[in-house]
Amino acid sequence: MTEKRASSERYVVQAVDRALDVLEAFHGSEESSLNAISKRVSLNKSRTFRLLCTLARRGYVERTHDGLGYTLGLKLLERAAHFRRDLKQSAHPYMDRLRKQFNETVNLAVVHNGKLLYLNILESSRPFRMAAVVGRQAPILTTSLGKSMLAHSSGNEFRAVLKDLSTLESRRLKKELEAARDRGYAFDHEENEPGVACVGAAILDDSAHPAAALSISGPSTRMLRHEREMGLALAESCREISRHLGYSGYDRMRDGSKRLLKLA
Amino acid sequence: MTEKRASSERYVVQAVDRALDVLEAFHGSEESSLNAISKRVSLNKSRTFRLLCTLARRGYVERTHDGLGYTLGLKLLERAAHFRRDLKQSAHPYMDRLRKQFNETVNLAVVHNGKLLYLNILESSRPFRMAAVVGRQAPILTTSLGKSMLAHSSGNEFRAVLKDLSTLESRRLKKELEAARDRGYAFDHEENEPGVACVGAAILDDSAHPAAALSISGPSTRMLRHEREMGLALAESCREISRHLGYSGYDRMRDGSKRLLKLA
DNA sequence: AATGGCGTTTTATTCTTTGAAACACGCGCC
DNA sequence: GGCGCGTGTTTCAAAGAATAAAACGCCATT
Repeated sequence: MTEKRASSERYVVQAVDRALDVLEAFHGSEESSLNAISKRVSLNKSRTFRLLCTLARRGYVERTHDGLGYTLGLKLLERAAHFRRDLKQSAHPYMDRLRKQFNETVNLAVVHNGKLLYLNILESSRPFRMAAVVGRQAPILTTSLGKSMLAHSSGNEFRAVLKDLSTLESRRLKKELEAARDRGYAFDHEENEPGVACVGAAILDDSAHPAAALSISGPSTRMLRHEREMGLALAESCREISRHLGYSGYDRMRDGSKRLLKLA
Repeated sequence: MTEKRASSERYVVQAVDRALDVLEAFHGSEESSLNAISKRVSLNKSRTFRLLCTLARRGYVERTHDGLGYTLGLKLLERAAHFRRDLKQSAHPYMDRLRKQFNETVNLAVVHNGKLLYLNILESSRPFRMAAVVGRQAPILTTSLGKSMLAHSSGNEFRAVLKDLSTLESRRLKKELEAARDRGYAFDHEENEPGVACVGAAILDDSAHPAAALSISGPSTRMLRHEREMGLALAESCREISRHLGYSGYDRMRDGSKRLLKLA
């Protein structure tokens, strides 16, 4: 097993890799004993013990008060708060305004590993509403978030997502995305969740690459009435967030940059 | 140096400890180059490189698309979501109801390392409102969250917090906490933030230990009018959350358990 | 063409990491 | 009381993983 695979495998330091195993051996928020963890990660007891000590000293795991168990530590929260902090901060006021304006759930997401990842969610105050969870993943193709970003993606990224679709489907999707791009926002009509509709728009970076997306989601019955209004508000918010993030604007997008989606 | 605790320095595995250094070398959400990180953690370039590779393969850091930088990875989010998950989930519906009822910001927090740690926050939809951040820390003594928990703490924990207060202050605080305990909720009248008032109640575990706390926070002008109403709603919610978490109830608290706060 | 910046790769040496077994402690059971 | 089994902790010599330094390739800038 000592072959030289992708350049990365040869450079992993084992102790760290095992430590991450340990860190990931915690599910939910239950506490586990040393032996349990040791068994779960298939490591020697003393080895596990040392790794746990190391992680515990840094706050990534914690010992329970009685000292007979370990749980995840708060250091993780602290670190996670830094993930895309600028984006979350910049987007927050706009998300807030959107939620207030329509009183529906507002979502911020990025694409990661070919999946959509929810970064922040401001929930509607209505009893019947969308209630997703930060950190959750969702498919790109069936969400307004994903589609709005895809509509601004490069040809390569676009094709990568499309390659496992039938000709018919991909043709339909191309048309939909073209329309979304021209319009400035995308839809999801109960494709992801029955009864739930979404409107989404992309936040673009300097080179017109989609960096993130904003969406409003809620029960179809309420959403359909305001789709256009929401779409315009979303697109406008995204433009401002983009500017707020230091991106020079959407000018480059119109001058035919090669980064632009080629639907040909 | 010569501590015998399990957390002793003798059991940390160095490679892991350095890896954590690397992980913590990321501030905000900016991307850093290998050299920059290497310098920041005072480690050899190749060592840093390997640690980064290891972390990157697991998703704890990510390479930027152009390959010239590293950022924090989403795995952190994923892991952090597990931290106190049961508590967050159990509390959410109650928090949601409270926010809807009063339309003020509702907070969930725990005590950690002698500090208050915000676990979840549902914001008011009003333009003028409290807007804290998950993961943020705050002092115990000046928040309704902290005080509500302290009011139910054991004598030891209580004294630990009080020990650096003047006699006069600690006497006043004792009285305040006694009142809070009898009442079931605590106040913060602009002690932490000027213009901001809070009402908080504690979630108790099986042995009447405070496990977490809920609070409502907002501009004094609005808050003062509804303090009592809010306090009662909070206390009731906390009782139910406690039950929902599988805690048998508050009975043991009244039978004079030694865990009870002794103000004598 | 030369320079300096970057990330990557190689190597021999070293010192960390490691497994196994023993230790200490508490608990329930005969 | 002694036994067995359950924890978490400690030790120590052996093994091999982690390491520093220097070389490499690559791309800008000059």
